[in-house]
Amino acid sequence: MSGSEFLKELPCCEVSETHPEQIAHAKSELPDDDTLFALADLYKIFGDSTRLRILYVLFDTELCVCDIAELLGMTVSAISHQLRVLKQSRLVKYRKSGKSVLYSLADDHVHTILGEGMEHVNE
Amino acid sequence: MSGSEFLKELPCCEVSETHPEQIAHAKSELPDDDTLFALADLYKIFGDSTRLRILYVLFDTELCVCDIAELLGMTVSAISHQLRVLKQSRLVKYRKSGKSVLYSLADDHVHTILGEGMEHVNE
DNA sequence: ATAACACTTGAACAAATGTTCAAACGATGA
DNA sequence: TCATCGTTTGAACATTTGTTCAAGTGTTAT
Repeated sequence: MSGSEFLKELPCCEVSETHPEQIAHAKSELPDDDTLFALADLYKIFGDSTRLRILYVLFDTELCVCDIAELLGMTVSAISHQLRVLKQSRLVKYRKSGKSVLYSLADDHVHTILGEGMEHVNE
Repeated sequence: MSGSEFLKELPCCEVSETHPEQIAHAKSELPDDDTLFALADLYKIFGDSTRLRILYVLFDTELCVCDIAELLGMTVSAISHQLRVLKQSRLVKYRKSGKSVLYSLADDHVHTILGEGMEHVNE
């Protein structure tokens, strides 16, 4: 509480309840910037309901672009734009079959992440 | 492959590799809209590197607003705005202590979600 | 009461985002 | 070859988003 000398170089607050060691420790928990941005970018992908719906209809089914568009009641173009984003993040994979392009989930990680979030929402 | 009659009312593609049952199944995997939007909103929170950094410095430490601002090299105002978002999503909790407001993570769910994402990024 | 401090808030701005539209592509079949 | 189908792409647009700035709140100390 008292303005002791050893607190005089604290970050900003002149009187702090938190100890300097705690602040140093908090800093040590920070991942490096590259990891941080990669992580934010990954979550950004899931942070859009259209992309989330695409991932769910692909949960255990392989579908072509226009099927997804029809299922979600959106234009083929809008879906294609979003599939591009999902493709770039390696969350979906695709294979060509005749005139169509069939999309599916890239790996089990996607299932896991979707499940985790769902738990938090349903509490 | 052939344009059999039972395929004539397919969503959009005239010839589809995917069977109608698959499409119906895909539809059944779709959560209801409320859940979907709640889930997207949750991920949206994690989809910003500033909020992510705040969550990480709070990983197992209780900190006041200006400490966080100093740690992240940002203005107190910017941090306060983001803490408001995190508060509304029930990802952080706070308690008042003297002139300060001490923030900390709301529950273990946050740790779990952050860990999951980290795994995907580091593969 | 007054001043200083920690924090919050609202408006304004720039930057990023999602959808639409129109045009293009590549593969298939006539 | 030509037309068609399924898909992709780029530019334009409206919307959303994060930060800044300035003003405000409420608590503490003099």
